[in-house]
Amino acid sequence: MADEIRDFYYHQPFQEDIRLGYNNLYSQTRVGDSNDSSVVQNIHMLDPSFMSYTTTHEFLHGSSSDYANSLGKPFGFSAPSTPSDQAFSSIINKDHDVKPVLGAINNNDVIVGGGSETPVTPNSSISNSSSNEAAADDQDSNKSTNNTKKDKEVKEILEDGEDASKKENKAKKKEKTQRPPKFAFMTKSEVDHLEDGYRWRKYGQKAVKNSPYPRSYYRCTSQKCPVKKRVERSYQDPSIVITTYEGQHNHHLPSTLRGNVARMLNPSMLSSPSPLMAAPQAFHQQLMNMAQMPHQFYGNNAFGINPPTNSSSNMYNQNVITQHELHQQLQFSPDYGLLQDMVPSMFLKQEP
DNA sequence: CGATTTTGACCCGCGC
DNA sequence: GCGCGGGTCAAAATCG
Repeated sequence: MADEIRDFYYHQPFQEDIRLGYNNLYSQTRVGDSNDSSVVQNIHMLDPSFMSYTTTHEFLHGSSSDYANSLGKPFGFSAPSTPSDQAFSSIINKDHDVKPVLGAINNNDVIVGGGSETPVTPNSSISNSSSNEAAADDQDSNKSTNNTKKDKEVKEILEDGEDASKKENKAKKKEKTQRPPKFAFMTKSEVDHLEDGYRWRKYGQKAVKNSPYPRSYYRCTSQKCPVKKRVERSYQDPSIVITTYEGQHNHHLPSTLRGNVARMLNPSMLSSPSPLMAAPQAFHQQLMNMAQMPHQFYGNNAFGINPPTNSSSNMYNQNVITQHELHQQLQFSPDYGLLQDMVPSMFLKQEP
């Protein structure tokens, strides 16, 4: 039940860990039954104003079926108390660029597994890509807006030695300054391509410079959906998968998949599957939506989160909103139904 | 047999 | 102009 999840967040006894001076929020989700913390999902909100976070999936028993067959239960919510480890993440700023950022992550990340947790440093494959992505976007937007036929037309004309169309093409590119939002995050997982509730078709794979691991390119299989994603494994920490989403889905989760994924991951919530638990990456998608409609979601600061002035402040109460208010705030969201399901209300703007 | 993946070719922008 | 790297295309191969 989505409400149960929200309530769970509100009432966590970790409120006092959200301290002034730390924008970093940190949530842990045990995706396993309460006695068997076989899988833990950690979500680090490295900086809410920049919409960045890192997820890690940890498999004690080392199989994705553990994840698939387990229950979803959030069991903690806190901020790192001592930034003792440095981790890399990517962020989307207000211009929708992906930029590398260094964030502090608590050593307590290592909840289970006990493996050697190597510090993750900025990944050149991502940080390098920020400059290239702009170019790729231009190229890409040109291609994606034209269909394949038109693409071929352009090709043929070019082969005929015409450069007028070339110029026209370039002009079009310049017009298209609007870039689709990107959202990159890191996931600790043995599985490269994580289930996120959507269906993807792989359309390319490239070797990544300085990395033994290739980068895969996926496109959402839903018709006319422009969303793409790249998946690559960090060469610095091969246990980490870096996923970059680009664009927004113009459709809901495939109904069959949505049900199946929810059932698979969370049998206890069969009656009201929660995409937040079932498909963590769909949750990221919703955050992207929020990035595109800041006025709907943000207060004075991102997520409407006001740092407590002292340890007794209750940021959760400050941000608790009623179902009615939630509806009012989100009814114009294109993905209202999903969003209502999966965004903990602490992320939502407080009603004045 | 349709859907998906694989993979080499190709395109494009950028830096030198 | 050229080479490099990232991203995409599309035919062939593979899968279910």
